[in-house]
Amino acid sequence: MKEDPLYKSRKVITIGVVSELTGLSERQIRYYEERKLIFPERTERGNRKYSFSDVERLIDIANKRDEGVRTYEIRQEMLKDKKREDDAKIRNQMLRGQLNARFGIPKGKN
Amino acid sequence: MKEDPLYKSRKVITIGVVSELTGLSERQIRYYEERKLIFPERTERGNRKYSFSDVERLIDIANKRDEGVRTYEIRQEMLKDKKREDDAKIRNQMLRGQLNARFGIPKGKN
DNA sequence: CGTGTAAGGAATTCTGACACG
DNA sequence: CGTGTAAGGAATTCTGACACG
Repeated sequence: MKEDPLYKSRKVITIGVVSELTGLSERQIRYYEERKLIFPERTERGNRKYSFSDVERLIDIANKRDEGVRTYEIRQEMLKDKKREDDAKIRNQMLRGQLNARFGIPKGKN
Repeated sequence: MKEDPLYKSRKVITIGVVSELTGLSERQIRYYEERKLIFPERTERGNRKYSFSDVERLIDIANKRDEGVRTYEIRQEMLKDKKREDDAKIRNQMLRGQLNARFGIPKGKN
């Protein structure tokens, strides 16, 4: 529930800088967004803003592409990973629920 | 000696976003640079790039200014703090040198 | 499919200066 | 001193499209 620093996930980097950081062309970066591999925010009038996480993800994508992996496949992998995380989260919540119901675990912050 | 992530100190944020983040006008942000309170890097053709640290420093400056502190005074405080840090660093190095000379402390990463 | 490019426009950023107080 | 603003230019970013393979 923290949300103050999170330097890594704040979307503040413009596409030009992301291009410098990743070595990808702006065209490629926009295309990967079109293929739903990356989700930048926008400034008021529409300029894309990325986070450091996005930059790392893009570098990852670039490596996969170099190995010949298609954007569609990269997206599939992403979704698979996402599902794993979500499932783990749910299992965790169920466990908490069980423990809480039986032993009354106090409101610990994790 | 680490230098990989350092999300907080990487200079990647353009002045427009910094303005949004801090609530300061671009004019003010540039002026504080002129007064040597802040030191952005530049892109190849000259656009300013700031770090999250810079953003925090600017918010600090804005608070001081609200209290009526002059830019010159803010700079003095900064230099004083800097000196303290540098002195501490030197004392630390001397201590290491002493210990190392007498007891041969191995190459610890700290 | 993945990426380059030219196109045209709108917003960004830069510097140096004048203004006011 | 600290900040606003108009000025003019150069670089940025955006979208939709055509191209190639």
